[in-house]
Amino acid sequence: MAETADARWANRSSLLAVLLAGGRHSRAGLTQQTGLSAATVSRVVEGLLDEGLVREGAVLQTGRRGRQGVVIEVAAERGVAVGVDLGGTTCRFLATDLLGRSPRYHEEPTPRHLAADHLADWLAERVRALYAAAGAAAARPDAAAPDVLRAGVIGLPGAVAADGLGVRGATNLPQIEGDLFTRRLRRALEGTVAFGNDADLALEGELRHGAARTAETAVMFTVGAGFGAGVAVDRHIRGGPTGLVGEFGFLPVDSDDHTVEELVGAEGLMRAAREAGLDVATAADVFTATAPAARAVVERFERALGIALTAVTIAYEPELVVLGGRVSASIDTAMTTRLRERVRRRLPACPELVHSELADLAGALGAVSRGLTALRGRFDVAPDAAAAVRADLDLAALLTPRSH
Amino acid sequence: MAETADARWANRSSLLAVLLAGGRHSRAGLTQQTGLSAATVSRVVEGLLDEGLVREGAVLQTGRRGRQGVVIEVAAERGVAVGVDLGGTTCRFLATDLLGRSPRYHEEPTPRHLAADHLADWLAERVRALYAAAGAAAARPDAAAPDVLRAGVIGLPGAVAADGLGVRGATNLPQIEGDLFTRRLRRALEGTVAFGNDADLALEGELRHGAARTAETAVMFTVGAGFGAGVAVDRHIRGGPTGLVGEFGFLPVDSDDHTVEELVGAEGLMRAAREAGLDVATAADVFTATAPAARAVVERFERALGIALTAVTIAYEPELVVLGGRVSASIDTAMTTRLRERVRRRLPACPELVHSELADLAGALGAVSRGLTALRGRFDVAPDAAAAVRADLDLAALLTPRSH
DNA sequence: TGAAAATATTTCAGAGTGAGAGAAAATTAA
DNA sequence: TTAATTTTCTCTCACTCTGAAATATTTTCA
Repeated sequence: MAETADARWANRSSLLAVLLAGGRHSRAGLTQQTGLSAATVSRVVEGLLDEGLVREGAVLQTGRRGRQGVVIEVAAERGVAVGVDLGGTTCRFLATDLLGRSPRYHEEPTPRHLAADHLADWLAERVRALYAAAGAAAARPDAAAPDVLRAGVIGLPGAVAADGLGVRGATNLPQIEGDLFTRRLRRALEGTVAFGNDADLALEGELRHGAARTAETAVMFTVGAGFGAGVAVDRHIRGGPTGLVGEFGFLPVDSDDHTVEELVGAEGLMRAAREAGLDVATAADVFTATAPAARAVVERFERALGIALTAVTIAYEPELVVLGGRVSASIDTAMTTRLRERVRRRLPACPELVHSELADLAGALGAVSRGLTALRGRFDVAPDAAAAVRADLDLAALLTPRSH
Repeated sequence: MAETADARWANRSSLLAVLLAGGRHSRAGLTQQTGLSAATVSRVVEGLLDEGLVREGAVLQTGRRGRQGVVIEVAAERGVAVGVDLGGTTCRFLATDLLGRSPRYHEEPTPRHLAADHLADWLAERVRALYAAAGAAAARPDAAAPDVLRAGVIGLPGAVAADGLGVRGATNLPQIEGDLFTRRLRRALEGTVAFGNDADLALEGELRHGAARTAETAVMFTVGAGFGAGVAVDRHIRGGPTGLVGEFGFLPVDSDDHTVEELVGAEGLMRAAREAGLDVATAADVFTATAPAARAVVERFERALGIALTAVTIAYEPELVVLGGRVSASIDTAMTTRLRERVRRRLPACPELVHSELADLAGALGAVSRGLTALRGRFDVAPDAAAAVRADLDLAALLTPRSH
């Protein structure tokens, strides 16, 4: 199988991975970064210049004596990635170029009354607008418009099967069940289109740019209306054949067959509070209420969360469990300490418990990250070389000027 | 990084992987198997002949017209793997050559009264004897004795940390806790020495040669005195940093914080039976007893096992859960059917439930398989090429003449 | 006995790498 | 101002390795 041409491909791939990671390097710098010889770097860069994937930029001012290196920079406008977090109430869009720069963020209420086909069209229209905007911004007057690769990744509030199309368990947005919505969207958009579970993509975001950026194995609990979990093993998100992996909300916690979801999700929590005769408007109120009945509800919440934490510790022994979702704000340090004690009473080890760093942006960030991964693949970067690119977004540029 | 010499290495590696998989191939056959050109195969084989790793065997009688190919066969005597399943009561040894042939099986009672150092010496002595026997059997009178690579893999009734030395939770054989036993054994034996959890290695055996041979993701429940589980994701056994992964015995199943182990393991089962006033001698008797009290104990057993099954389905969504261990014989088809119904009531998917095919040999088989993997690595076969070798033992030769 | 067919080896052009020489460009110093 | 020095980049060359094709060898079939 191994021809000598494979060597060239491997070298191009590792060089491109370094370039896509975002630093400013001259050819000499690339020689150091890749471990290739100067001659090879020169030749491979020449090839990339011919492809138009890369261009010579400014001269690198080092201040040292000797000839100055010329910066080799990726033609970032050759790729656009759009990440979408399609929630039950809000839909978030994030677009970046191939280098994860020039972020454009946009959010609006999800038109949840629309049927599958119209919802897909609504979404496709907005993604297309972002593709166009990114293209216009990146257009360089001096060159004829080159091919632009596009990747869109859409996070959905439901389980996505291993085929990437079948959706199941989308109780918050039932019209996207099945593959009608996903297929229509895939047809409506050019370029790569992929779907993922929203909790999985939120974890992807935290894994690349947030609380889990240094973890090898991590779990993210999303405590919102319901309870979901994303699972990353060796920095790869796992979903399973039908997307069931991580749905610890289904786990029974007592002899009456109550599940984690019934005791931990906001809906279950509110119902329990009402049944206990409490007068609360939001899930957060249950945690701040002082009535003994409220304490009992919270105690059951804590117990169920402890069982979920025990289960994931046994299942994956992650370094880290990230807490995200609306309700997670009500989980204070005292409770995380108690939760960890609960686990340690049963098990010889317990993961760290931390809050999400990216909050409601985690999903869109994870989606766009995954889109960038797809783009790298389209540009023939080997997956293992691409995996070395840990942070692929210019996060600072994004988080400051967030246009609501 | 990629020099042109890497191509040669990759080709040698994939060719060796085909040869180690065990078929009888001429150079022409290898050309087909590897996709390499005839010239390359000839050259690489020449190199392997020089190394003494391979030799020309008989002429391949095809019956077709044309020149006959010469069989290229691995010099199987260049490597010996010994797998050990060190149980609380019985210690099983299995030795094979580099091709997984000429199996030698041996078992004797574990001298469980010996302290760590003496137990290590006792074990080392037996492994050395098997190394020697394999060497003697393979010695070819026509050649000077070449270097023989040795690999020993020892399965232990406890969790093995990611460093491969620290042992924890070995309640059945407490003297092997810590790293005294493992370090001494490693010093005492030449060649590679590795340790693994016995449940993990049993799964490794089933994964390569038994019930899980076609599964990508599988779990094995070992129901013996206690309850343990091995986990294989994408055909790789996962243990976690401290070896905790899969210890679903720790999972709580009811509001009284009873654990799966307490309700499912033989010890817990017997205690529950005695507390219920039942007169039973073995765990199997509990299942055959007709008294209502016995039925209740079995009912709780089934419920706890159902929760463990639910948990692993959520955690990994495996195709298959293999049942092994002494008590698993008491789990009949009616019960597995009920267990799967239980899970399906809660979850949208449920793995197959099957009994171990290798029974009490699974652990030793898994250990020797892992030893063979280590040997392949020592002979510079790339891990991904080696992974293509699914069945690496001559199982038929082994299972028939099992010398007790 | 000769033709056909299959296996293995040899030859040769092509593709790719790295070391090192050489050209170009910048700083430093006389 | 000019030469020396240093750094970047390119070019040349020797080397490795591959695959295609030609060749030699061995076997079956007519």
